[in-house]
Amino acid sequence: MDDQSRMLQTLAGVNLAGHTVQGGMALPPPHGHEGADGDGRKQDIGDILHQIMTITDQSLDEAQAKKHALNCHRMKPALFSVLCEIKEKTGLSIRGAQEEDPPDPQLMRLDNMLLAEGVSGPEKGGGSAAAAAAAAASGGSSDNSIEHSDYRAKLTQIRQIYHTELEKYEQACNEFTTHVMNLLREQSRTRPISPKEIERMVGIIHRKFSSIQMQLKQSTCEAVMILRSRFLDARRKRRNFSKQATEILNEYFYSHLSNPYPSEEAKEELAKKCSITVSQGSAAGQCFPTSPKSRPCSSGSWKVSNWFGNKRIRYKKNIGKFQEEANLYAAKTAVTAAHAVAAAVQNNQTNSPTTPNSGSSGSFNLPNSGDMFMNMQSLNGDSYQGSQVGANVQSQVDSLRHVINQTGGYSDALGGGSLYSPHNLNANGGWQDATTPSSVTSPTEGPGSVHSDTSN
DNA sequence: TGTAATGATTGGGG
DNA sequence: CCCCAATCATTACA
Repeated sequence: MDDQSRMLQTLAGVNLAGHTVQGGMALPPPHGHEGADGDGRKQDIGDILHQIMTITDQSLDEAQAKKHALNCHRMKPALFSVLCEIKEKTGLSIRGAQEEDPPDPQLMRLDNMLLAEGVSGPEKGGGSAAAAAAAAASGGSSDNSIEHSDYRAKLTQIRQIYHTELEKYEQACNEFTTHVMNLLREQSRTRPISPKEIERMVGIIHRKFSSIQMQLKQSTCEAVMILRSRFLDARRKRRNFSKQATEILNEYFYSHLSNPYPSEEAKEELAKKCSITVSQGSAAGQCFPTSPKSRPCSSGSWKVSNWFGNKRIRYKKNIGKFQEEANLYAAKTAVTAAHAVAAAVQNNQTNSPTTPNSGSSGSFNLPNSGDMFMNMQSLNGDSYQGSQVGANVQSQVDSLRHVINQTGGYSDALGGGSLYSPHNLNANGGWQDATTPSSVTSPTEGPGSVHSDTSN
């Protein structure tokens, strides 16, 4: 290849620079002569030109013969030098030489992705990163390894196909380049070809082939994505959350019953607490590519959203059914809250006389007293009309005690449906806005919104 | 094996 | 974009 191009360069270079062609047979330029001889030469040139123009219409053998004849024609060197002159004047040989194509961003994307998926990277990786991440997703369940190896096998297959195809393309590209260079070399006998032209031609060929390669890469990427989505689809098989996770979620739900809409941060935190990530416990940080709605990546917060969505709707639909659960979690929260209150009281007594009434302020981790009251209302049917905003520590302690007492014998109180009309739900069936933005959960409330005291 | 529970998806609405 | 409501699909359990 190198030798070839060098050879071509010298060939073309000599042709261009010196007008010295094929054994120094350069003829004087045609325009230098006139008279009787002139007409004959004109005739000659016209003849040659005609032959050149029609050469492509002929059969290969015929053309070869013609070519040979042309090459041996006495006018050929003269024509050649004329062509050289023309070329020099028009600057054709330089044109386009400086075309430097910048790296295609799309190609880079594809390359990166193939690398990330382990298709184009080092052999050993083999997509294990992606597969392992996805595998870790299902928390090491038994069927996991099967899926995992299946995924790996398929990925290896894709990888192999990709590499053989790539090799094929490269080989074809090289072959074609050589072929074109041979052609050019051949042509350089009849017309001046500069090294830059050859370079340019090679560049064009490479660009063409790399665009084909890009298609290959693209389809490989697609294949990987399909495989991946199927793989994830398979592990999207529903798995119930762990008991602990459900507990945490329930605690949050029932303690925020007046406004059970956790903020994005709260969801994230809940997901973290519950070890819920995509695919339940994965650290993969992947999105579901097949998910119709683009879910947030990198955590299972959207699973938390699902859970809350389901919970809200099911709670609303059948509050009675959930009452037991509500009581249970109310009591649970109450206990933890009581601890907090106790601590708060102590804190209050010993530290500062200021009233800690802002729910989420300072060290008073009183989880959503407002919600607690709501719960209590639904517990026993009577209503605590006391100001939720101004609830002081003592009243909370009382209320909590009340709740705890109630939870002992909830079952009788839970019969009638109307009795349990949700105080938190408005006439339209929706959750009414929190009446006390400061005490009731607001989406933007502080870090205390997710109970740090929930058992986990 | 039937059924309830439950996580996920979908389509529509604001 | 988030939520609701309905529904699907899978899992848990009697």
